[in-house]
Amino acid sequence: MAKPTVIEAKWQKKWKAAKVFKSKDSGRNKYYVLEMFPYPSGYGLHMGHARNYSIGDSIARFKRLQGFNVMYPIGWDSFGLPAENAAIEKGIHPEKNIARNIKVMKEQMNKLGLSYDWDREITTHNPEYYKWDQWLFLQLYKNNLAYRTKVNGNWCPSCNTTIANEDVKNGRCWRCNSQIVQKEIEQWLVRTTNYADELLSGLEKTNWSNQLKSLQTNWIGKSKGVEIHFKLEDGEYLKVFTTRPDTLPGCTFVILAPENPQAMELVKGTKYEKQLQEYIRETEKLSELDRISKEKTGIFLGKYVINPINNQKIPVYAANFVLVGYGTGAIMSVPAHDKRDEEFAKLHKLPIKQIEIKESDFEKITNELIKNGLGKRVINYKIRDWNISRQRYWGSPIPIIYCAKCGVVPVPEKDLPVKLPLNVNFKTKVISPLATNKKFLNVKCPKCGGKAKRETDTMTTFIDSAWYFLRYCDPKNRKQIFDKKKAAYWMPVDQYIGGIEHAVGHLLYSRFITKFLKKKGYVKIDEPFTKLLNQGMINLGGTKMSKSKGNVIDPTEITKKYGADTLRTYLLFVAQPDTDMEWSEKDLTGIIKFIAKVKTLDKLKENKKYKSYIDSVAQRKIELVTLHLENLHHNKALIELFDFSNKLERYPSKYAICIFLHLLYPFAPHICEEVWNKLNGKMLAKGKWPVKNQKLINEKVEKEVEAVDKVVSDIRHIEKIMNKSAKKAYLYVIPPELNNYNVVIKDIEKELAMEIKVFALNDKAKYDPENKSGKAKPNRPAIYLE
RNA sequence: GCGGGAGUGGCGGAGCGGUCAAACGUGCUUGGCUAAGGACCAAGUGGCUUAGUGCCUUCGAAGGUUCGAAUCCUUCCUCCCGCACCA
Repeated sequence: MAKPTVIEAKWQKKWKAAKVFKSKDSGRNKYYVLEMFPYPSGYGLHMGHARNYSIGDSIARFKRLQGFNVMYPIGWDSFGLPAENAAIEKGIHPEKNIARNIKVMKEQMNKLGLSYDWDREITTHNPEYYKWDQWLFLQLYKNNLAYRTKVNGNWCPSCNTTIANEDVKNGRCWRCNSQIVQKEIEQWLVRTTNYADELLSGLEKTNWSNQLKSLQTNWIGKSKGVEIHFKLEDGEYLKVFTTRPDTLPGCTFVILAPENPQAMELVKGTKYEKQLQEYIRETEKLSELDRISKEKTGIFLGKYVINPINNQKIPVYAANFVLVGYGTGAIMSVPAHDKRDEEFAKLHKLPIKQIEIKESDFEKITNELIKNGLGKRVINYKIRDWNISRQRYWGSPIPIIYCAKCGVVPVPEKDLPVKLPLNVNFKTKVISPLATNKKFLNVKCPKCGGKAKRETDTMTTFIDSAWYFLRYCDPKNRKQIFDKKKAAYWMPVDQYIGGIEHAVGHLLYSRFITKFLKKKGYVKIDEPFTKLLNQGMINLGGTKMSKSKGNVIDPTEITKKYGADTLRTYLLFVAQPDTDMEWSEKDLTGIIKFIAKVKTLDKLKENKKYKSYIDSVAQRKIELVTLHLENLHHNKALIELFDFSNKLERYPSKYAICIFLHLLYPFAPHICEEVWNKLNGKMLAKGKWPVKNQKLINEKVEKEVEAVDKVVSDIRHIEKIMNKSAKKAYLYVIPPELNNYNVVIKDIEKELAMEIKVFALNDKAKYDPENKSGKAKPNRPAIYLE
């Protein structure tokens, strides 16, 4: 008997030769299914990849059989820190390391039987690809959506670069978990904030989960409120943002962020100036994390403002818990109503004024402030512009040149790509590595021809992944980022699959870029991913399977031992794709047995008598498996297929076996092909997804057969309890079911070799009143044996 | 604090108003039989029982709606995840 690896390799070869996974850029019923492309930074695929791709491949195969023109591409997110770090660790150039990893991963993918269209493969560190990163950057720049400015960047001391706000989790770097420090530095930013409202409202058009939508909604952080102007003694105003203008009567002091420039202005030339300078120095020493955990400190600034609602004179403070970057960097404090304000008031012995708030106060006070010119309605967002500059080597160079005469000069589009030089000292930690290559660094100004220097920062890898799904539509285009027609045909991605960890990073950037490209007329859609599945994690021994924890199981090993079909089916059966799963050898056993059974299906002989029964069951399975697959409930589809397989074994029919193989094909394609091919020499990959045939549904026969099964099993049970074999059985059935039993009685008699008599339950004549078993359930008769 | 999600046998997990709680898979028990890719087949696996299919209990807890609730509503408890001095 051929080993699974042999059979699987055979079919992988045949599929390749038959070109069954190629997609055309035209035709009716397109379907675009995509998994988040991998970083080839590590060596080989891990189990999470295998799960992710098993989901995607099953959908691709399912949709192909349904007659869709399916695009199922794959590529490599090959730029970025992990690749660079891995290369440094191994002491080889990232390019070499990446090439080796890609080779390994590709082979593993093929062995899993993933039905990618390899003609569309993309690799982001290829100049043919990153040229268009740079082009995209220039378009953003031209449209004033990319700008350079001095920022207080999130500096990761271990990664040796700034990172985006989206990459900071709990004050730590999402990749290496180091504490982030603030560093003042000139950076290139992208104005994601310009699209805040669209990014928010666009969510409604998607089919995403509530969880994911809420993650992005929180991140964008829209809040409606009022900017209130508090009059200073010198006639100037202090502006604060609040979402609760209705609490204004309870406001007893105002606080500025210490770094707010207005604070310094207020104390200039007074005895408080030194104190503030001292205080700023102190707070700056603390990391963001410490600043949150430490108690609320603050100082009086020696000034007072007027509360516009009651003309009370109230003091102005600077305090560490007020953020300079949000709202106006200043707040009105209502200690009676806000926990933080209360804490601060108690610490600094400030008055707490109790107030009563009516529902109508919000509008009343807001309108009054506006009328008196002391306020305006304002909408604030938490989202910040996207910092795309990285002081690292392995990324797409930012196509900008700095000229002493002309200033910031964008590289002309005709000069793209700005190639990433291979010869640099990428291990330097002092300057951006690109600055170590003088040939790259020193350049003529495209405008005046004078001496100039290139930008030496590279772009974040999230730029590459913010539009790669568009490049798949036209991966080899050398003249444009992609052909508009092709993109119009394929986009949006119908089903996207990937981890939830990209909720506020990659998924947000992709939406932003898509919206920008729509405005510029390159795409017709404004949401790139219609449906999105966030696959769950794989745990082993209760914790996440991960290299760093040393509890990994290698998918390739499992594939070698039991076959790709077994692994794929297992991964899809154990849990619903969007929930976490626990790796268990025991459950794997069940799948091994199941696949072994499937392999022998061609040897089953048709049982003519039960053909109408099993063919009817097949119709129900078609309906259920299709439904579950559409809903991405792969586990439920497999449950139905297991049940189908059990029934098929008892009552085989060629037709039902055919249906079964088609339905199982998206999960275990190789074994299904093998059996199908033995039965009729055809290729399942070219087959058609079965459609329910109502005519073959025979409810009566189904009920009869199931009734026989139950009666036979019940009688056997009773015999066992009695420890004897009976000769006669009396069945008491409730009247509506009577007919079913009468029809099948001969079968039961034959099976059990005993005489069976059936009565309606109300047939008192034969009913033994001493007998306790007088009650029959609707689908199960009361039984009396002799 | 805000937001999202989940609580069902030894375990993973179905069921999401009635026909049916525990499908399907594991695990375990018993009896056959001898291996298709970590064998296969049959029966059992909440409790009680005078072991003739009868009775009782149970879907995190308590209430409620209903003729009828694991399923709908309310409150509470527990757990997981995300965001967070965002004013």
